Amino acid sequence: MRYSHQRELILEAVKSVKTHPTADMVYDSLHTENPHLSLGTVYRNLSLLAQNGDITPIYTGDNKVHYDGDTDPHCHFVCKGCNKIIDIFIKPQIPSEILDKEEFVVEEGKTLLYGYCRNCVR
Amino acid sequence: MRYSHQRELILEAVKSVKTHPTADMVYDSLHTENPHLSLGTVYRNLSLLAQNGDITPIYTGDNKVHYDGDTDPHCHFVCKGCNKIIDIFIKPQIPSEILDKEEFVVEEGKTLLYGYCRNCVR
DNA sequence: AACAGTAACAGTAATCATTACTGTTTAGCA
DNA sequence: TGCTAAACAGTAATGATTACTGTTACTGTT
Repeated sequence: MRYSHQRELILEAVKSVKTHPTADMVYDSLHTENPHLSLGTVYRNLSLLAQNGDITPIYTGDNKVHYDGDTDPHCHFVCKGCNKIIDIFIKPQIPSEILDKEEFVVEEGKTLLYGYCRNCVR
Repeated sequence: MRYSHQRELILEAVKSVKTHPTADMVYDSLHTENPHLSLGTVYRNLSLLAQNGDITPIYTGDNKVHYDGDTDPHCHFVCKGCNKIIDIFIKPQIPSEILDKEEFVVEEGKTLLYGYCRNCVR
C-alpha cells in the first residue's frame, strides 16, 4: 500500500480516540482542519485500513460501521441507552468445541455485550 | 401486539429455516405464495418480532440484518468464503469481570466467529 | 350484527450509509 | 525529470431500510 497523507490522518484519527468512530465521525473530526478531504476518501481508507489489520470494524446493529484503533482482540459493551461502545479488555472466547472439530477454521471472534451503562440505568 | 396473518407468515418463515435470512430473503420466500405481501411489511414485522424477542437479529458486517428463529442464546460462525452463518450451540460467554463491576447492566452477549467452513478452505 | 377506533397493511417515495465513477493529482521508482 | 499506477476530490449511483398515505381488518363495544 502506497503512502498517503490522507490515510495517515485517518488512521491517526481512529487510533487517537476511544470512541469507536464511524466514517462520518472521522470525516467531521478531520474536515475543518483539512477542508479538501473527501468523505469517499475516508470510507475507502477506513475499509483499506481494516483490510490491512490496522483498525478493527465493529458491527453493533446501528447500521453504521464503527472502527476501533486498538486491534488487540477484546470485547465491546454497547449501551442501549446512549449507544456508546465501551472497550472491555478481555479476549473474546472461541469455544474449544468448535476448534476441535475440523468443520471450520476460525480466524477471529467478536463478542458484543449489550445492556445499559451506569448513566443510562435508572 | 395485535394478531396479523402476515406477521404469522413472516415469523414462521424465519423459524422454519436454519439459514438466518435477511428481510429480502424472507420476502422472496413468501412472495410467490402471497403476491400481495409487501417488502415494507416484512421489514416492519421482522423488526417488531425482534423487539418482542421472538427472533434474534445478527449483524455480521455484510450490511444486511439477518434473523435467527432460534432465540436460545448461542454463537454464530460466519464463513468469509460463502458468507453462510452457521449456528454454534454454545452460550456466548459474558466475562464475569464485567458482571462483577457495577458499571454496566449486561442483558445479552453476542459472539460471532469468523473464518472458513470446510467447503471454503483449500 | 353493525360500529368505532386503531393497528396493520400495500404500495410507493424518501432517507441514509456506503460504493462507484470521472477527471486530476501525486508517490515513488527509473 | 519523467512515467505510471495508486490515490485523490467531487459527485453520482446503489442498496438496505424507513417513512408516508390512503385503505383494510382485527377486536372490543353497543
